[in-house]
Amino acid sequence: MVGDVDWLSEDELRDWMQFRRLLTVLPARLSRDLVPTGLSAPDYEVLSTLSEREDRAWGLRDFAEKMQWSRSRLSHHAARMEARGLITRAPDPDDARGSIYHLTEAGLQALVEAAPMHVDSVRRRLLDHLEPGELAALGRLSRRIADLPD
Amino acid sequence: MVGDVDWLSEDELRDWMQFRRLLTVLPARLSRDLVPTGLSAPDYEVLSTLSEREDRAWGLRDFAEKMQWSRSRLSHHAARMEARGLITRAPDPDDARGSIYHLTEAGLQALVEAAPMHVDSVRRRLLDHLEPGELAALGRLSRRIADLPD
DNA sequence: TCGATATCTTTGACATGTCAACGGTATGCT
DNA sequence: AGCATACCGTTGACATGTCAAAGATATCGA
Repeated sequence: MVGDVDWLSEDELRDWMQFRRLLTVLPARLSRDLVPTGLSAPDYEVLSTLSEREDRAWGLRDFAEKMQWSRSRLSHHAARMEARGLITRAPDPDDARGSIYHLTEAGLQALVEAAPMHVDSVRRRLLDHLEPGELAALGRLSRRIADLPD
Repeated sequence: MVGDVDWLSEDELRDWMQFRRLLTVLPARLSRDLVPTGLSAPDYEVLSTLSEREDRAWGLRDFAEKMQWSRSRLSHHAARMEARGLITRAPDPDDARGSIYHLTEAGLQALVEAAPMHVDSVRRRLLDHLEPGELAALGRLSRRIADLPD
């Protein structure tokens, strides 16, 4: 009916559909592989981003921007993670409106335990099945598309 | 800290990070482009899949499998869409446990109106920025990865 | 200094998605 | 026929994500 749009060529449609499937299936698999660690994919992202700072602390605004999350989303998720003891939030001494996010020992611990499994998952689900040059091409292509104006 | 995992080479890490960004950014953009039509991305998927059947009807089980959604997810989403008049659900005459999903006129109408905008969005956000061969390569690669066992 | 305005994080209401369990119905075996 | 079992779609509880608005604080200009 409308599925066989003639605004895309048959080839375009096929390739796009396949890519669209990857877009949904791959993240779902990576997320599922993480379940046994007790961390969700968003949890892992938060912990791993926080851990990149030497002091393991970050203000919400920059933190959200770095993660490309909305501040609201990060605040909500952080509230849940704080309740689980993975991170803490403290008032910013330099700006009373601000909030400093901090990785706890437990959070770091959880991340360290989950990381090898996650890396293995990325390999098994993706990297192992790409030719050397394919990954590089995929990286370049991804950057080009992702860097387009919003 | 843990970000600079040495389980991935520097190149692998960079390319994977770029691809991972595409994985989140592209669907978000396509979804946002759809907002003015009054349909969400999942709405669009449901309508477009339903429309592929000549009779525009489908039992939940096959429907969910075709969409690669869980039956629960589809049932929940369908309930919301039914409330908006986009689809209907009726008991299956051949199997009293079953349920037949049907596209309404309003649903078809909404899809027909949204489709050109969506196709344009896919072009602007992705297709227009790929070399001819790149799309084909991306399609093949996607299929290979997505077809891996779950 | 003081009022308008901007910025910060959080919150509430809601849409979306997952998981486990449910009631109802079909199926297969004796 | 009758019972155990499998399957159907739905539901409830909850995690996740979005949007708009809130309350608190900073900043800028008169």
